[in-house]
Amino acid sequence: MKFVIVPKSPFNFDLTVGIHGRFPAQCVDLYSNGVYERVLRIGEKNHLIKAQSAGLVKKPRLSVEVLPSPGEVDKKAIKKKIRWILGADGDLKEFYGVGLANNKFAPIIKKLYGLKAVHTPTIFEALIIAITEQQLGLPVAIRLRRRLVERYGEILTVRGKSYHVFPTPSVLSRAKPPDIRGMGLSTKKAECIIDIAKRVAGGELRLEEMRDWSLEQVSDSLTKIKGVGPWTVEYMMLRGMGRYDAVPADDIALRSSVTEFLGEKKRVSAAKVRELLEPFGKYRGYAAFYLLYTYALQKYPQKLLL
DNA sequence: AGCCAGGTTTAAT
DNA sequence: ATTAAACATGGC
Repeated sequence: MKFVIVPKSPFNFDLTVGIHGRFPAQCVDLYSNGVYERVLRIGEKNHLIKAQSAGLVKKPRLSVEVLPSPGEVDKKAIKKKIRWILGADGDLKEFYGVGLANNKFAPIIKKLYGLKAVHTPTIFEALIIAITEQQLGLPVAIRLRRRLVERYGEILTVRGKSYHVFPTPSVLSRAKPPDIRGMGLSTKKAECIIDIAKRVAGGELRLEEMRDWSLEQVSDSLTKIKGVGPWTVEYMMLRGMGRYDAVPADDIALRSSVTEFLGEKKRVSAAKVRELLEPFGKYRGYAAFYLLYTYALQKYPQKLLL
C-alpha cells in the first residue's frame, strides 16, 4: 500500500526523524539517506513502514509505503498511527508564538524550525524506553535497549531485509530478571520492566486509556510501580502520549541545556527549569523537547557507532 | 585518576 | 533526615 501524508505545516521531516538516525544502535526506528523505516504492530500483524519527504518544510508531503499491504480493516488504523509516530499533526503555532517572543529561546526555534516531536506507537514502548534510559548516558542506554529488542522482539523480513520489532508486553512478561540483568541492565530495572509487562499483558494496567487523564492522575497511578518515578512518567508522557504539558524537569540533560542555552550560570535546579518553562503554558513540554534536542545535537554531533 | 553522564528505591547511618 | 549503592562505558 502506498499513499501520501500531508502533515500540518511547518514540518521538517528529515530533522524530525533524523533524531533516530543519530543513534543507529537503536534498531527499531531507522533513518538514513532520507528514508525512515520502522515496523508497526497492528492487531497481531507486523507491517513495515517506509516514509520519505516529497515536499518542503512549509509545504510538507510525505510518501509512505506499508509492507505487506494491510487488509481493509487495518488501513485506517495504520494511517492514523503513522501520522502519530511521525508527529505529523503536531501544531507548532502557539509554541512558536511564545518562544519567538523570548530572545533567548528564539534562536533555538529558528535553528529547529519545523521540528516536531515524534511519538512511540504505544505508551508501553515509551515507558520501557524511559526505564532503560534512567540515569545512564544515552549511548549506553540505547545499546542496552537494543539488546532487549534483539532478544525479545520479533523479526520482520521484507524484501530480503530484516527489521527488529519492539517487544510485546506478552513476551517481556515471560522474561526472567537474571536474563535481562545479563544484558547489562540493573536487577531493579529488569524486575520493573517485567512487572510492567505482566500488568499490561494481564490487562490490569491499561496504559492506552490514560491518554486523557490529567498529568497528576497519570503520575500518581504510575509512580506506585516500583522503579517508576516522576522523571520516568514525565518523559514517557512526552514520548508516548504527546502530552506537551509534561516537563521532565529532573532530567540532567534538560537542566544542563536550560543552563547553557537560556543563559544561566550554574546548573539549574528542577524547580528553576519549571519556572523558566512556565511561560510556555501547555506547550512547556515542547520547549523542553527543543532544549533536549539542541543539547543532543551539540553533544552527539556525529553518528554513534554500535 | 577520578568524576560525570537524560533516576529511583531501599537500607544503613 | 541524609547518604550510599546499584547497571555500562567514554570523554574530559
